[in-house]
Amino acid sequence: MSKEKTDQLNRSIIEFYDRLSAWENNVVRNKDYSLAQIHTLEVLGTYGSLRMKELAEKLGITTGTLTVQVDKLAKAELVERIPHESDRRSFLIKLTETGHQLYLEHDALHLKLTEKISQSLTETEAQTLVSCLKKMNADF
Amino acid sequence: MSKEKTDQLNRSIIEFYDRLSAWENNVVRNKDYSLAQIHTLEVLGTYGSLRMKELAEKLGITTGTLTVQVDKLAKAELVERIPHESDRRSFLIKLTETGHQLYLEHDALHLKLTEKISQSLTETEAQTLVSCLKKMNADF
DNA sequence: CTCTTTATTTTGACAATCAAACAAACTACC
DNA sequence: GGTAGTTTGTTTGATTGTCAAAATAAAGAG
Repeated sequence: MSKEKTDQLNRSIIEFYDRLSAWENNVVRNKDYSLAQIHTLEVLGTYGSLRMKELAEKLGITTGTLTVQVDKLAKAELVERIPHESDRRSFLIKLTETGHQLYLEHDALHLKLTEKISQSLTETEAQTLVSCLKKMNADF
Repeated sequence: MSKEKTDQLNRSIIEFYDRLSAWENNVVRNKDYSLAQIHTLEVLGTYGSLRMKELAEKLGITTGTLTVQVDKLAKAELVERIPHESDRRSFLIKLTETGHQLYLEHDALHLKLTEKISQSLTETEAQTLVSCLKKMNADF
């Protein structure tokens, strides 16, 4: 791909990321749970139960930070620590029923946003977009 | 678009956002400036000089938070407050030469990432992707 | 069995954030 | 003009999020 095209793609990605990021901030403000907490639920909902280390990696934070975050979420009964079956050093962090409910609520907002911003795409464009995103996610 | 396809698109977007977000966190950790600060420079570099309110909106934070952030950036001489020409309540927040330099440095990392994750896209796919992103950015 | 590596927690210090209250400047309407 | 209401940015006080480094505990290697 030409330098110029990559540059254009880069711009568009950054702008898209910025907008999504601002949207997340605003959606979460004045709610009962913070962005960091909702984001944690979001990742758990998306990827399923994860170990501390895996979860921290997906969130881009250290395990130290995550420990206190999970403490809070566990106290609020949104999440529970399940002892790992074969590694006694580890837990699986798992959404509780309530946590999963909250995740679904937040996800519904995402879905509404996705509907809104994809409205002007044609069927084929949307198709290609999904396949591009999947490829990119795989190459991260 | 079918419910199912929108849902698939939603999933892909969320996953893409999560990955990018974790990447940003990791790129910035152990550097001289925090994610919030780099993000501010990034937005200023992308959109040019902005007023406090506009900048806060693009960042998804309140103007109160931004005031202290801009104070720090101004102290580090990455940014300066230019009095607004027609509204004496306002400033334009503008990257200094050093600030712009730092923005370019960070942007280069983004570009490298974009190259990496777009490697397996065909020329046409990339073309469509850019046009999709642009449309979506416009409809946010 | 000892040493090293890995997973998680704890700690102490600092940074980011918000909501609410404020001051200054703008706008619109009489 | 003058005044009432709005907008813009700052300050304040409290809370939350974050990291690096050190501690703990288990797993794995030799």
